[in-house]
Amino acid sequence: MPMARRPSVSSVQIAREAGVAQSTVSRVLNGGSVAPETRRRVLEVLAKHDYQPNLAARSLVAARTGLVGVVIRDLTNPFYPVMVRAVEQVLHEQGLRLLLLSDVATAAESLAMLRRERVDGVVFTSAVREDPLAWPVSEHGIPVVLCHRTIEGFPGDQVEADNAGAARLAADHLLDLGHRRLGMLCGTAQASTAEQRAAGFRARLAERAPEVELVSVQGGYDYATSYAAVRELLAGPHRPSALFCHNDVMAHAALNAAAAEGVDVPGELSVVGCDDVPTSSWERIALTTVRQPLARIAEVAARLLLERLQDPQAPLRHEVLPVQLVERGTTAACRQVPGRGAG
Amino acid sequence: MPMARRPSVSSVQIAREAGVAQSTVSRVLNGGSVAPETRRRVLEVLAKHDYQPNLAARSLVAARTGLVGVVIRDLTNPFYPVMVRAVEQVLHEQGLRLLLLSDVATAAESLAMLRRERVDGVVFTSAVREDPLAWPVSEHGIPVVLCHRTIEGFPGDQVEADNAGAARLAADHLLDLGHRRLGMLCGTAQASTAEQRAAGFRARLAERAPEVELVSVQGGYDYATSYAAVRELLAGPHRPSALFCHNDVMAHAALNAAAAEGVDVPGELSVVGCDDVPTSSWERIALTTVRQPLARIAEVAARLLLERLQDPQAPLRHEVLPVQLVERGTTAACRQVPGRGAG
DNA sequence: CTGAAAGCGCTTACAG
DNA sequence: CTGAAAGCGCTTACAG
Repeated sequence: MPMARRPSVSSVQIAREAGVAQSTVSRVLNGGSVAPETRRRVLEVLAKHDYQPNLAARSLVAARTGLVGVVIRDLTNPFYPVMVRAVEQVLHEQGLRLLLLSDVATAAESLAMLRRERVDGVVFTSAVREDPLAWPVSEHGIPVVLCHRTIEGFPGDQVEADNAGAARLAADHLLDLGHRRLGMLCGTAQASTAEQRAAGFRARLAERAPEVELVSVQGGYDYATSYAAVRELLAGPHRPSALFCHNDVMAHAALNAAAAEGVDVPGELSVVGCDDVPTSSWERIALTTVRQPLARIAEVAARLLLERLQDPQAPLRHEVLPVQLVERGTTAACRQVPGRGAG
Repeated sequence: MPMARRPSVSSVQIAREAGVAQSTVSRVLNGGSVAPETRRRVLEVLAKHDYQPNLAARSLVAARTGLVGVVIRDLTNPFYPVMVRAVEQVLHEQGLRLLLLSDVATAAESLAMLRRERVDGVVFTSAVREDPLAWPVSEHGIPVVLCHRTIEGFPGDQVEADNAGAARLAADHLLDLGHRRLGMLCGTAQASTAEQRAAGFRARLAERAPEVELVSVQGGYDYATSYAAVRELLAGPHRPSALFCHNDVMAHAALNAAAAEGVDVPGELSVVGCDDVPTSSWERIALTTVRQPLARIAEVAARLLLERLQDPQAPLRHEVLPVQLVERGTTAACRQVPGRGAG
């Protein structure tokens, strides 16, 4: 038999036991001015009962709830834990709480929940251009920070990595290795990361090697989709000698698809990812990738939100964080004669 | 400039606009008896304002908050998302909300938070025998469900996989392949899963092949610890021909450690895991493992909690779910002559 | 079926 | 420095 529910003590009971008014208890709790002796007595009773204030009551009367919504759509992407931890850490230091919104609920349901909870603000990690949740949330006057993926003209603070720069690094790396038949595995169409990485990659190719062939396939930032797409690509007539993937999850899918098709990496195919999630450094994976400062991006996002709550009228901020190429085992010099035409 | 905060409408405003008492609004919201015409009128005003009740106010007056704590210590283990999703799904269907507790906070801080939030119940996924959080939470009269890891004699409902059975399947598989020098990479000492898997493995060996050598090393359910331990084991004088790992994360670490040491898997070393997380089926990993019904375990846990909230006095339940061996590429017949003595 | 009232546990002016 | 009081937005008996 489980234990019987034990009722919580309220500040009224604390006050009675300490022989003071309830408002005095509230004052010692929230740092109002209280005589040392009174404070001591109240603290004693507080400690005796291990008093914990009822957050619902506090939220009801205060203007704020101390709750911050964090929207993470794809829980299966391994950079998710990295981001959540970083955000959680910052919020936790400030005594704020985190309400996690995943894709279990629809956008409408999530909006309703954020409003019912009266969250003080929301951090989005996976917004798309016409985001069905970010826009309505903002229109309801709830402060929004876009983290990792951004939206031009959005009325909220934003942080992201230098995605175009990341794509340029990837392009340079593959070009330097002599690859001239390239493939690009693209992320979700409306995601800024995918758009910037695609544009950056294309721009760099046009700049350095306008003659290269580039075949783009859609992977939707999703393992299963990417896996199928890459198998098809590798089995088809336009097999590239190198593949730039818009994130690591898709790169992992590509690696596994190559294994399934009997295509040797990096012997017959070079693969570059983007993110550098923990899995990518595994010996069995050893993915060459462009590292984003994932934890840092999330941390900055949390801080931007905190500052926004302090000063709602401050001008909008937009931070862009640097990236860096991490060479590992999935890329190598092109073995075929450089030039046009598929093998 | 972000949008200005838009104040929420309250049920009092709705009542005024609909020309009824506030309690009537409350009744149409919560399904009390209301005349059809009155109801229609109220619903109209509700819809017009897209009214969302203030959950803090509701929690304050109702006996329950609708909040369920979910404790997940190791966010980096990839079965975490699988479990969270399953729990979230069930809670969401019932209109309950999830408060995620990770390891960012200490046990004391987590306890305080659960109490301040007045959660209706808590699901633990990573309890240990003398758990610093599960016991205090239960002693405070908050219903607890132990999910995945269990504690004998704990006053709460429990769900787990057949861990001893899992270990027996692993032992049989390795024994059938002719392995006689075995290694076991163990999980956290106080975790039921590690204890049961260790005991089950040992029992099965004693039963079928009392002559086998078994060397146990501690991996603490942690990638980094396991990686270092396995490298040391493989480089040392007692290298086993097969390794049973208490979970997949440790098995992945073992695979990568083997790669780092130049030990061929499965040629020189067979590896069996336990869990079957998504990563394990990747071609690059192809881990032979014992599958636990991860989502099912979490789902049952959520349901047990819901039933407990319905009937706090019902007798405690303890569910054990079946497991299954999944043979992939990391195990093979032992190439060395079976017998004693290291190579 | 419906309204007036009490009360959940707090914070915040407002007096003294 | 401290107490009495109002009020946050709801639900729940209690009358009619």
